[in-house]
Amino acid sequence: MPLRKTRPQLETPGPERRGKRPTINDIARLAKVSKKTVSRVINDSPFVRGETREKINAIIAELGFAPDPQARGLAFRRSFLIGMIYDNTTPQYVVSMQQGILDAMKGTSFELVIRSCNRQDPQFLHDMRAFVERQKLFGVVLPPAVSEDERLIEVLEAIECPYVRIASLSLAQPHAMVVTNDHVGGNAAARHLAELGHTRIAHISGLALSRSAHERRRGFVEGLAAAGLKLEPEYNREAAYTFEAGVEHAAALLAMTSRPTAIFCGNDEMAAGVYKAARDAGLSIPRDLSVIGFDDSALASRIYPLLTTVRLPIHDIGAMAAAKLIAAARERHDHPQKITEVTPTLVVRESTACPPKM
Amino acid sequence: MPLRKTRPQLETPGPERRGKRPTINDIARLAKVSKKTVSRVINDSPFVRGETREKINAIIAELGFAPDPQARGLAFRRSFLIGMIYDNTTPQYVVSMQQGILDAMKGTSFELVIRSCNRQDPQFLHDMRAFVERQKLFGVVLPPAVSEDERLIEVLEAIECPYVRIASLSLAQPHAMVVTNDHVGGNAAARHLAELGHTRIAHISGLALSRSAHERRRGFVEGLAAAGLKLEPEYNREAAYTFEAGVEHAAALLAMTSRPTAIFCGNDEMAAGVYKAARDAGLSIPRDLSVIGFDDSALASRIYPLLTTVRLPIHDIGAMAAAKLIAAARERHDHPQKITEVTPTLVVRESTACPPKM
DNA sequence: CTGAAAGCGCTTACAG
DNA sequence: CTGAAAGCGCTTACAG
Repeated sequence: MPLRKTRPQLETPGPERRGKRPTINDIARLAKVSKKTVSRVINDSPFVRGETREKINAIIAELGFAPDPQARGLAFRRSFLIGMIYDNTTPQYVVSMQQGILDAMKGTSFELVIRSCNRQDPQFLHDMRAFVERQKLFGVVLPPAVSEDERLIEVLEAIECPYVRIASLSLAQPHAMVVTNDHVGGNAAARHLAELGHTRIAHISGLALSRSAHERRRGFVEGLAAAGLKLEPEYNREAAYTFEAGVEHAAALLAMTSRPTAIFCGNDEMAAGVYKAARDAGLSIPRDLSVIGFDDSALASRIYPLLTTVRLPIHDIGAMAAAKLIAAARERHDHPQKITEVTPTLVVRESTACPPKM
Repeated sequence: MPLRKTRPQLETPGPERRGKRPTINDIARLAKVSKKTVSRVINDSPFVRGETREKINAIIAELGFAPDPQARGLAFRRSFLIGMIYDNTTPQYVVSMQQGILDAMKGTSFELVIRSCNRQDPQFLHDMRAFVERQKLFGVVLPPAVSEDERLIEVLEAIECPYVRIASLSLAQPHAMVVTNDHVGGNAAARHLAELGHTRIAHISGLALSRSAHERRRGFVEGLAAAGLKLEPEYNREAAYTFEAGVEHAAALLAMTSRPTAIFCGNDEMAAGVYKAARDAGLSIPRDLSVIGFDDSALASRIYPLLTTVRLPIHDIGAMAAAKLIAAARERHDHPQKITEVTPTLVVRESTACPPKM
């Protein structure tokens, strides 16, 4: 007498027992194949006969089967979660990037799990490591400024977690980078001001410990040089990427005997600060002072006059980063990916004009 | 001769075999208890002797053990992921709420997975169901406007996924709600304008299909009534929560023969639009026109003059919502939670003043 | 208060 | 091209 399995319940009810979601076993039974073969179909293995594959796919579609990501993850020793670790303080930047990542993940079995962080926190590295390791993240997307943290990168390397860094210049292997070429934006800002006829041109950059601040300034200086101009030291200011810093430094610049007729800011927030300082000084934008920002945040189209600024396609950058992570898995490290880069563009609005006649 | 297991590798190396993370088995072996007992300690079961518990906890701490969320989830038939499903278009709202949720989850084993959505999409319900069901979400946080979608709620109920709805009025059982009492903000705005002496007061609300729009207007009308004023039909306008809608409707209002001296807007974006319309009409804020917004977004402190607006503590609301989800699990539905509500406050800045002398 | 067995739903070697 | 066995790291009944 043949040995019978001791699970009579499984034999009676149909594939969808009591409204429960179907499992790989249900599919296998209905397709009269082993669950392993179903697994092969799920994972796009080439070692399945076309006919078999079609039959299985039909049943999968019919039952609306979707493999359990937890079970899959447990067996794979890796989850289907893509992390985004951010310390960027511009809400629109964060939301746009999230959306880009989400759009790139659409139709895949990946999900986006997010974490904000504070690099000053003594727990920072410990927390990030625990997060990534515990969740066995499939990969992480790192926007600036965390993307610049080499300590974090070391941790990720140590636990072998794939990552894509988004930064203003290349910091790593092409497959792990999206380069945003911020210097091109700085360059365009400089040329625009030079073309308008400005010569007394100032720059309020982000703190130079930030790569983006450095790159934006570098491009700006190059652009000025191309027009035969230079950034005078007294016109070159370094500050936090905040509204308040913008107010403060613009106030100082505008109080100079020979004040600048144009200011290029490291971001839009600072530019909004410049607007305030200009009002306080009784100066009109763009008649007395031209201003350029960086980011093209929503703010740029809400303040008056509308801000001329540099736009980076944050949404697309997020999408590209996620796509690289996903592609890396598919290509199995065979095809080392090409470098991915993106170039900012100048958006001319109302805050720039010819310098006032002296 | 006793039967020997055929896994010699496992017998030789110590608990931390080759840098791999320790498992519940390692802890059990070192503590000389069954893995079940370790499991009890992990899950705070009361049925463990204090002494045993301490010994196990010591070993857990020493090895830096953390249970695998995927394995736990698989066995629990439920993940440790909390979802946030949003369709709010204000980046700051989204980011603040995320941060609140993240802060509430700090120190727990939960993670935040996010999804944006479009309620108009025919796939909307299908996608959300697939998302929640497949990930076996521990629970979801629903900010407005998705929080108002009864179809989504039905889906969540059907698949027994806990949720917390954030809305301007109570839409569900207390344990599943954070009520933001938007009407109180509308009321405060009305009183403020009445106190300044305004009588020709207009309102540009969000579309009335949105509960928040309705509640804000309701409170506003009540506040006016308390001051013996009423919202004249021609001063009562309904529009999308956008900058452009603000411009358009304010332009219409300001073109009236008897134009209003004050406008209360459904949100800050619309208020920024009113600023533009006022400039276009050659009117000065607040001298000729007082404006009040709603949200206290970053924009409110960047536009000129600084916007008087109504503030809702979005970060805290997110934290409360997440806390409710987590608490619900702990209390095992025994203690039906009290209602959680939050009240907006008026932030008076520069955009409101006495009406112009006629 | 504690444990041995079975199972969650998948995948990895290892065979054929 | 396909499958039976063992395992991923945990928890749920069920016993004691």
